[in-house]
Amino acid sequence: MKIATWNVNSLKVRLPHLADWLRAAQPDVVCLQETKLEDANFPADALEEIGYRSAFSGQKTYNGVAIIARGALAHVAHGIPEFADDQKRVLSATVDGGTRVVCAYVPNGQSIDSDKYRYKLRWLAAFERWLAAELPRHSRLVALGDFNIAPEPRDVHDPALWEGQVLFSEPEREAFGRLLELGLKDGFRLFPQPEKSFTWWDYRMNAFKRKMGLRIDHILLSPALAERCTACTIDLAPRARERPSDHAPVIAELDM
DNA sequence: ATGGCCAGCATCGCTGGA
Repeated sequence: MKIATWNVNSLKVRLPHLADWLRAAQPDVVCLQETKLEDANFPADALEEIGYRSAFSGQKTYNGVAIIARGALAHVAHGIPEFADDQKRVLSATVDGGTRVVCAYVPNGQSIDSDKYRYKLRWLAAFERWLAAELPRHSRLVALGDFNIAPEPRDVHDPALWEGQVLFSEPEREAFGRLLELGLKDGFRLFPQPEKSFTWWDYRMNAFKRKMGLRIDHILLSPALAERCTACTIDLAPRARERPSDHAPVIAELDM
């Protein structure tokens, strides 16, 4: 099974990119973030035509998550229980007869002195508490999405420049570390990877061509799924296209 | 040295992203 995550930065604009990428990469399950579409406008029919069923949770202008899959999506659940939030950032579903998929769009945080940053840390604490409860219930669990956190210096093109900034501040990295302490494994780091492996590049400054990026999109695997993971890669092809999303998809292959 | 892009919503400028 191939499972992927991709922040598309507007599914309305990126639907042709997504359709092309689905044909090229042949994933079985894809988690999408920043769809920026109300549910009434979600392109479920277009995706159905190319072989994918959809579950989605969107809102106007901001946020929005979706899970698309070749097979059935069961037990679809919205949000983080016990964390009241109008922002559409979390969607869960069971695929492939028993793999629990948690699609997450972690708040950006804007800057470390902002209310949005405090919201990000509160959100991450609630997310951690919830996953701690979910893991014993689902031995095969994968939490994937745009985490808006670069976990380590090697995940940042210029760690000195980014030190203390939002996306790479110590409290955020500690919050990410606590997710790993639950037993989740960073799928990408299960394997040797090229240096300067990133998933997001600023639209400005020719950042993509200059390899000035961050690795902030992640696939976190429960121990049972980590054992079955045979590869995890970042696909740079969509980011190199005209009018790309600023994020690249990350894809994990699971032997099941 | 600075800031440089993009999407959406609603104009002819703003918010938010990361």
